[in-house]
Amino acid sequence: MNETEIFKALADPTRRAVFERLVEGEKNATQVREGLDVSQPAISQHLTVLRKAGLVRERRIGRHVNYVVDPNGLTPLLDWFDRYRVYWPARIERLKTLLKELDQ
Amino acid sequence: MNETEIFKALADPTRRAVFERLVEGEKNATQVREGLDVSQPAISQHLTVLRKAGLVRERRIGRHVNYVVDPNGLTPLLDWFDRYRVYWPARIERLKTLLKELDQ
DNA sequence: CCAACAGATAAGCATACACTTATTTGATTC
DNA sequence: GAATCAAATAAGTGTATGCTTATCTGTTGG
Repeated sequence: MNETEIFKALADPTRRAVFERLVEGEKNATQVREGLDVSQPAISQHLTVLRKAGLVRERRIGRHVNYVVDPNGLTPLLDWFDRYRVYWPARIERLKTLLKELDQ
Repeated sequence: MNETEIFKALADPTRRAVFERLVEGEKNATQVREGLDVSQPAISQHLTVLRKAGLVRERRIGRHVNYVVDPNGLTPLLDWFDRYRVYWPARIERLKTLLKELDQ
């Protein structure tokens, strides 16, 4: 839940890939594994790290365990970015565009 | 310059503290070190990692080397966040407020 | 020039980490 | 209730990482 934990969780490419696959939508561990060249335990371990960092949640459905992205998981990082937003003025225009889209 | 390098650079608490101190303003290695309980080489090594990740730049002035935050250093991470912005709808309101302030 | 000083590099060490194979757990379904 | 299947855990291994002390490099002021 703290910044360090989240940064660390996202710092590993394989684990970030796992997270990105979950962004596509709810998946069980087997589905997450598809296309990734790592063992089943490795996926399980990565999911545990992501869960402890607050980035994903598990949803138990019978014998299956589905994983979903936690909408608030990235919040601490976004807060951190906000603190240093003075250093990304170039982003402002893009955000304006984004917000215009969202207003429609 | 790639996401993994930047995430890794920011994942270490001490190194992130170094970065945050530079956000306060341009500093040389000795000034960065103040208040942090690590050796001079450790600071030097952290600065190298941050520099290779594109987060800070060095400015040589005679015998002194000053370090400054690179304004574009965080861009790859912000791009990454944008890709998953659907997962932080709660942020939109805050950003709107920010943009209003900036418009004035 | 050379003494002094800032900072980088070298070398070594202990721990963390990502991964593997083997095994266990836990929940259906037949 | 035994077989089956998904996922977790155990145990072990090689590498990466963050740190230290010691040494080197390079610039400047006396």
